[in-house]
Order: sequence, then structure tokens, then C-alpha cells
Amino acid sequence: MSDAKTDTKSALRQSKGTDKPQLKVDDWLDAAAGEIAAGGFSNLRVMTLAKKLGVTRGSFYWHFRDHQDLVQRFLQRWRDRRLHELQYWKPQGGDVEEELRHILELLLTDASRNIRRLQVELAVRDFARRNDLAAELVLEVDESRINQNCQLFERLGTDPEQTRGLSLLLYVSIIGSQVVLTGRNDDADSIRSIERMLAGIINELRNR
Amino acid sequence: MSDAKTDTKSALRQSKGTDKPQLKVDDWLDAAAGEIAAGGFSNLRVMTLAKKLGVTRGSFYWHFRDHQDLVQRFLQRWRDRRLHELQYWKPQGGDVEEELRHILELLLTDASRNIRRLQVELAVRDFARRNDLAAELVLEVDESRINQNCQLFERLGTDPEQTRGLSLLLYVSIIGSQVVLTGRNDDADSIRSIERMLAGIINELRNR
DNA sequence: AATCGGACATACACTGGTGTATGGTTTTAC
DNA sequence: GTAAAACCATACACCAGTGTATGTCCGATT
Repeated sequence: MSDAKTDTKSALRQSKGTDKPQLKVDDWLDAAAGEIAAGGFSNLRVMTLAKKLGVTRGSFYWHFRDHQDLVQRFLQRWRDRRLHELQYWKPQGGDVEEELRHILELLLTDASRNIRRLQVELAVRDFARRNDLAAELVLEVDESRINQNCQLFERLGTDPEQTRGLSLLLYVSIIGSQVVLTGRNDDADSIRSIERMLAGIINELRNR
Repeated sequence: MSDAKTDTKSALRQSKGTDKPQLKVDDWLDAAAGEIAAGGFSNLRVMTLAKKLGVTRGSFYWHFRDHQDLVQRFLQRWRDRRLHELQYWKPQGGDVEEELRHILELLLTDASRNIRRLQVELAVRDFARRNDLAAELVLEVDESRINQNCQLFERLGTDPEQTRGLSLLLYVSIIGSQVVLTGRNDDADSIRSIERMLAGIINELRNR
């Protein structure tokens, strides 16, 4: 009996690869991202994660204090990454027209490509409606991204009075199109349509 | 013992009011709306509903087959109501400017007033990402509302080529602003800002 | 080579939630 | 006013999931 157990165990270890990559916290968080993307935060089960990673829950409770600890660390990592990726865009200072087109492409079309990141973001956003920490972090991220937009429009020479409004409109349009259009058959077409619309509007307002 | 029981029971009935309004299906669905608004579909517990309504789960399982039945009927009622309320706006055919302003007011500012309806809508939308029926119904509602917008812009004499794009933009902006801005301190201000922005844009496009 | 801590397994207790069976009590219809 | 139907209570079996305590293996350090 105990022999059989040992057999299956070692076999399992081998099947997981000759290298035995012991799990780090980030591995758990990555797996959590999968679950959250698939079914939201309410679908985040410790058992499921463990099964998915090929270990038992005993491992989990070594890395994390409890379920809530997992959630909090996940949220914090999410915020850190979202804030960090903003720094990455800033330079690029060349032609304004080109940049605008590029930004829109990046924000709308490209964002709907890596569906995983998008699903997670929507899940976090939904979770923020009933979790204080999530709400706080989402607020922080939103604020940063809207400010980013403001800086963009300032550089494009938009009427300063309209800068904030335009930034807001752009942002809510992006989020809205993600919420409404993702996973539809006319997905790409509609996004293109909105993208052209926004580009037209911004040009219109600049040339006045 | 049985006397005591009967006493407490009758007392309880009295405490619930001299009229003893036996529950109908819609009562359960209304209560469900409350739970869903507060914590999403994953927060929809039969026990909680029963406690909230002052009855036991025995009542629930008379009205509904099971938990899933509750969810399905709730979704269907939601769709029916959303589709029905669209009919209610249609006429109003007077001044175009006035109507535009009115529509925007209605869609943005007014919508954020009755927070309950909004919370439910967001919850349904989130649920639609992992439930086929919800996804189907949300799609249906979205389609109808976007078409509604199209009809509006056609009546306003917008360039027919841009009608669809503008309708989409308006819709995703509304949903987006609901997702992003609800429950913030600068809630109303930002919504106003977006509202003015959209009004300006639409006017701009019409006068060309 | 002995040990010590990191990483995981196993087993148990406990909670919260569903579904079902059965019986009791109101309402309604006639 | 009574019988049927609608409505609700009680009690049980059952499951999924968490948390915890304790045991085990394995690699690195000295």
C-alpha cells in the first residue's frame, strides 16, 4: 500500500518533468490569474489551484497565510504591474498624428488581443464593487491612466479646457468597449469603428 | 412544546404585519436583485434570500425548482424589462436639440441616480462572461439599445455613414462611465464632463 | 554525514450552503 | 364551510471548501 503510494508519487514527479521546479509565490499568483480570468474572484478556490499546479493544499498554506492573503497579494501585484507598464509608453515623442494613431491602436485593438489580461482587469473591476482594497487599487490605476491621457492630449495641443473631458471620454470608451464588445462575433469590426470615430473626433478638435 | 411553537409562530406572523402577504415569485426575484446588486451572482444564496424575506428555504423550493432556476428566471425577467423600457422612450418627437440633450441626460446622469438598477446591470454583464444564457440576453439587450441609438441619430440627420459608429461610441461611453465612475467622489462632475463632451461632438458632426 | 529549514503530503474538524421529504397552515374557489 | 391548492416550516442527508496540525521528503549548508 505504502509502496504503491510512493510509486504513484514518484511517477507523478517524473511526469511533471525531470527538473522539479518547486513553486514560488508568483507561480501561485499566475495560476490564480487563470482562475480569476475564467470565473472571477468568486471562482478562486485553493483546492482548484493546487490541483492545477499538481500539488496539494498543504503547499498553498506554506506560501500564503490564507485565502484572503492570496487575494490581497494578487491585487497588489496587479496594481504594481498596471502602474509600471504606464512608464513604458511615455517617450515615443515623434509625429503627433502617428502617435495618436498608435495610441488608439494600442489601447483598443491590441488590448483585445491578449484576452487574458483583459478578463483579469474586468474581474478586478467587478470585484472592486464589493471589496475595499480592490476598489482602492482600481481607483489608483484609473487615475493614473486618465492622467496619462491628459498628458497625451496636452502634448497634442488640445484645448486645455477640453483636455480632461477628452481624456475621460477616451478612457471610458476604451473600458466600455472592452466590457461590451469582448467575445462578440463583430468584435473586431466594432472596435475598428469606434477607433476611427475617436480618431476623427480628436482631429476635429485639434484643428480648431 | 408544540404550544410554544405555535405561539412564537403566530407572534412572528403578527410581527410581520397584520396583513400576511404570501410571497410571489416576483418577491423572490426582487430580493434576489438586492443580493445581486450587492455582491454579484456568486453572492446569490437561497438561505440569505429566505432570511431576508422572513421565511425559510422551504418556501423557496416551492416557487423555484432549484438555485439555477432562480438565476434563469431572474435573467429572463431582466431582459424582458430592459427590452420593454426601450419602447417607452420612442416618441418624444419635438425639437432635435432638446431631444438630444434629454437623451444624454437620461442615459448618463439619470442612470447613475438609481444605483440599484445600475449595479444589477453590471453584475449581469459580469456574469455573462461565464454563463451562456446571461451572455445571450446581454447581447440581445445591447443590440437593441445600439439600434435605438442608431434610430436616434438617423432622426437627427447625422451622416448615415457615421451613424453606426456614433451609436456604438455613445453606448460604450455610457457603459464605460458606469463601470469606471460609479461610486467615486468626483462621480457627478466627471459624468457631466463626459456628457458635455458627447453633446459637443454630436453637434459638431451634425453641422457639417 | 548530520542537520536544519524549505516545500509538500495527509488527515481531520468544521462551516456554510444545497436539495429533499414530509408535514403543517393559510387562501382561494366553489 | 369545506376541499383543494398554494404557501411555508422542520429536519435530515449531503457536499464543497477552508483551515490546521502533523508527518515526510529533499536539498543545501557546515
